[in-house]
Amino acid sequence: MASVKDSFREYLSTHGLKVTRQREIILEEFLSSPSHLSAEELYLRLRSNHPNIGYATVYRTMKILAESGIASERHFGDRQTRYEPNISEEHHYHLICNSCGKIIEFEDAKIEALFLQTAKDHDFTLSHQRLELYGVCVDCQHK
Amino acid sequence: MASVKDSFREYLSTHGLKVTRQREIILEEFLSSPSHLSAEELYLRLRSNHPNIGYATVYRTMKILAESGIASERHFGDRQTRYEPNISEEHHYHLICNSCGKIIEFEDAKIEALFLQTAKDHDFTLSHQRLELYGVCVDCQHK
DNA sequence: GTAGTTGCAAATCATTTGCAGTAAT
DNA sequence: ATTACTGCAAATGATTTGCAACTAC
Repeated sequence: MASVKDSFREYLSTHGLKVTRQREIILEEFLSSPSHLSAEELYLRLRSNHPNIGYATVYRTMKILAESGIASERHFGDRQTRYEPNISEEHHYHLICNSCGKIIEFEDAKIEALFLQTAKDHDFTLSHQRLELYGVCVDCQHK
Repeated sequence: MASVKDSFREYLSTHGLKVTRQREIILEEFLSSPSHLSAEELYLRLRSNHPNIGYATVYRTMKILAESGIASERHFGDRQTRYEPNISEEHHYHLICNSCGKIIEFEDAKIEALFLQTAKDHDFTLSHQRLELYGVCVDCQHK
């Protein structure tokens, strides 16, 4: 039962990279934060408890997390790259407001069943899926 | 039977924007180019025949095309925003093989109905959607 | 000890914006 | 006439990089 932290350490070791305090702290903060944070947002969160961790280190670490498969890079409306932990990626979908950029996560068993059926119809074994529904949220409809 | 050009003109008119030579040229080039071009690539393509069209105009026009629903912004590995024409009639989805990269396009009325229902449940007006199912195709399963 | 890492500041690159002149309504 | 648009150059903002000091191995 390897934890995410363990697999990160292993990824680092097997790739000739070093397990540093900063990398462990950043991973921990990433895992305990809401999903879809940008590197900047993560940096700001870290700053209160770890004012010594630099901007660039957060960027560099997030890149490693994406390469290692622990996180996925995502792009929504805005210009920033956002990160999402991969464990949760399998069964949740996104509803995104074109206007204010709000992101709502949802799950739906019926949708998922149809995806499985579709994959079967095409003789695919399904590994993961990405669904984004774009539109305008209630709040923005009234502006 | 409104053409894409017509609907662009209409979008411009109904939004207090002007139908200019540059906008028409950019749309035409966009439609007759391979998909997934970035604004810069489009600008470079235009430069040979229209050296007078500026960089910023291409960016501004692509933004309007995205807002009008004629194009979608996409992000792949690199840092650039790429544009894809929206085939508005049918919503097509993608089944992608993790191993050989094969892409199968499909449509599914039941899936689409569920998307509409989901949007309604969250008080969203749906504009467009993106679905990618990843897995391994039959051919690759036997390797 | 050696090789990778950090934090800072400066650099880069895509994209946006201010502005004065120009074109569409 | 009025208001939006264009092209240029300069500005912005996210991300990357060079470098000297540092830390994991």
